[in-house]
Amino acid sequence: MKKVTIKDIAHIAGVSRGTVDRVINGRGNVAEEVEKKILKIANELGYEKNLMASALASNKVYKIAIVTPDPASDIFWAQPREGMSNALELVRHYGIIVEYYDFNLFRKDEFSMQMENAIKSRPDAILTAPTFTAESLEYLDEAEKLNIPFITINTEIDHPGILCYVGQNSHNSGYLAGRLFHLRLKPDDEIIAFNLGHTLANAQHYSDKVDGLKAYFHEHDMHHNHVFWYEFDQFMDEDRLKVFWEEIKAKHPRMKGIFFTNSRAYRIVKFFTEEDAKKYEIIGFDMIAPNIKFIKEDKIDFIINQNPILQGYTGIMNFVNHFVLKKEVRKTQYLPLDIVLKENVDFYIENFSGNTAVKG
Amino acid sequence: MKKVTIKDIAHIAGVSRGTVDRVINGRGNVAEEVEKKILKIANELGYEKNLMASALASNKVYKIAIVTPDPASDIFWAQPREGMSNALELVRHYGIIVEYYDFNLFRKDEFSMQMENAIKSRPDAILTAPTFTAESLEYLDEAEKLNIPFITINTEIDHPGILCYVGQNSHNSGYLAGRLFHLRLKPDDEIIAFNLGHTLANAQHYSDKVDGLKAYFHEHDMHHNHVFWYEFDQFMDEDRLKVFWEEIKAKHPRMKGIFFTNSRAYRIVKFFTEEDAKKYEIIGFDMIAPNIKFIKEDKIDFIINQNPILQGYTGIMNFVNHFVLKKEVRKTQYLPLDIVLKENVDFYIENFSGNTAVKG
DNA sequence: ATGTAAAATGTGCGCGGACACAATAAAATT
DNA sequence: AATTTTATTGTGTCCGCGCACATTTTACAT
Repeated sequence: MKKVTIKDIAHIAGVSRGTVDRVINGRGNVAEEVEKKILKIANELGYEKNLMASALASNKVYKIAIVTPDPASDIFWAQPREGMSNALELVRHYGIIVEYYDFNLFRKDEFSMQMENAIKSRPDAILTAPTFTAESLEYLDEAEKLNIPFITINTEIDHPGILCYVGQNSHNSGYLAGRLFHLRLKPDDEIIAFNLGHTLANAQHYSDKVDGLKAYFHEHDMHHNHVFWYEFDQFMDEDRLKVFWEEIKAKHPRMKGIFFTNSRAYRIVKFFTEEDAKKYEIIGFDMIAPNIKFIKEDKIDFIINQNPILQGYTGIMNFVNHFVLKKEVRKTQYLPLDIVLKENVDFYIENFSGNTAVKG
Repeated sequence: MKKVTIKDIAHIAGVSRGTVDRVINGRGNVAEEVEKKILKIANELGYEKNLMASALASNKVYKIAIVTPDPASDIFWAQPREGMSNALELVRHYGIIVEYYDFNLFRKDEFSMQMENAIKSRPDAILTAPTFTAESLEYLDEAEKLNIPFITINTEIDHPGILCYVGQNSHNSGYLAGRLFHLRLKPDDEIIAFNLGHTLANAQHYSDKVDGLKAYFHEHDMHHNHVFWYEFDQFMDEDRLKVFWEEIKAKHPRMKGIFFTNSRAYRIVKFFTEEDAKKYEIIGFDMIAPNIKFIKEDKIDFIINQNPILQGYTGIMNFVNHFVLKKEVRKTQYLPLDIVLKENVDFYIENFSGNTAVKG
């Protein structure tokens, strides 16, 4: 049961370590029949390369360039970062290093700049949240030529240069929201979907969610529950946002359910009166601090958790699996749609996922 | 930015590698002032031991003895096992091996036997599901003398020899069930809690869940929603179980919510008529195949997922963190209470957690 | 001062593999 | 057949650390 080494194989095959090494690592320059013999022996003995020794000897470092929004520009992005750190602590001994290229979530130019920097650094892979679809596709083209694969999280786009995507299925998360509303709504109750987002950013993502919501209503014959969709990109401006909210409220007296397509539920919920809080069913995304606060105060009813920490964690682990462990990696990896409410919110805060649960 | 090695430190401190080695690994026999100097230098340089080289040189293997129920005796236990395998693939190169000591979930004697075998094998730690509380405590005493820590999953018990617990908080999972019922019940609807379990096994676990449920009702003034609790240990006998179910059904015409304290909801749900399925709100635990089937057929409404795969995964990772990475490990690690319903069940099946999401 | 035990420090080798280079065998050229 | 060229195989060293053992220094007793 002792582990098999290259030396063992060399000995049995009657060749030197070097030759076995050439075969194992496909370096060529080995006579065909010898190669076959060695492969056969290695196979029979169940040879497995000792990754420790390999990493040590080769001194190779794998570099991941991480191009994600600066948490300072949008707090949500602190969580994927956390997941990445957790993963790294576990696997950095395999010789993995990362370089962060942060960009302001609302600045396309910064994204482009950082993406260029990232590519310029010639990493083994780029881990990114391709918030700006069109630009991302361009850089994907460029990186593909240089043979740099992309690992994408949070926003799903399609391109052959993408090694894998880790995140939620937007349509289904909206569909799930539909179900949650269904639990609580009466016929004729109206639903308002709010998209508090910058027009710059990828809208597909958000409209998919609303489509999913509508799909649920449609499939369940909830024709009397009308769904209205409003976009508002001045959400940073509190006064305007408040005016906007009051207008909607006045305009929709039958409004009952409110669906926020992203993490910014709290920006409107903060305007709620006591009556508002009682009256409306609120569903939003992401467990960022202000949302957590409101869910504990019963002002937000459900949060669909995108599991951002796991997104980051899994992103890194995908890299390790692909590059270090040479395992196949699933191209599309939809994370669970976690339903968070007041009664289980603490456990989603306390424990994240993957090895974070293990953190000291 | 080059990594610091023992040699670098030795050079700067003007001593040999051996001395530095002694200090770093606390092997003693070093003059006090020299030790201080070396520590200071190591600290300033940010020395970090190269785990690859260390593992390679020491040739040390860490052995974990895993004492969990045989999946053949209860299918639930296939999932923690899966999580363990996933974790192992990732970290086995650190020199970690496992030995499995399976026992039949319903046989205390097998548990004892396997626990003895496990201890006899002198592992570095034992990873176990301490289903039989009293016995577990005995073996914990024994193992503590031998300095073998326990990593526990799924069932929470208390003992100083326990390194950590990974699993759910039973009381809170019942409390959450209360909330889910609350979403759907009307005043005067009755709740029946079923405990289909062997009297052998640890009942505390289950009664905590029912207590949690009641606590929720109590705190929300749902005094008219009575909760009845029935135990039945002959659940393997279909005929008897059916009779039992019919009796309850006849006895409780106002029964509306049904709470199964463990994974065996499917055993009763299979008896449901179409009317039953429509009438009752069913909440159970664990995403095992038959339950998944029923949730897809709308016969089970909610499953609270214990995240067994993550339990296994985290169990192993705790070991790695403690023994290999020397990181502190949290003693109690409550996993999230995942709410699973028809609309998100697929994502809990497809992706498990941790690195399983990464599997090819 | 001398010998000896104890404390402190230094050195060499190996873990399993990567890689550069040396060495040999086979094929091609003149 | 002698000489190159090319294909194939073998060898030495290092990666960073752990550990056994050798060596040196210091403390202590006689």
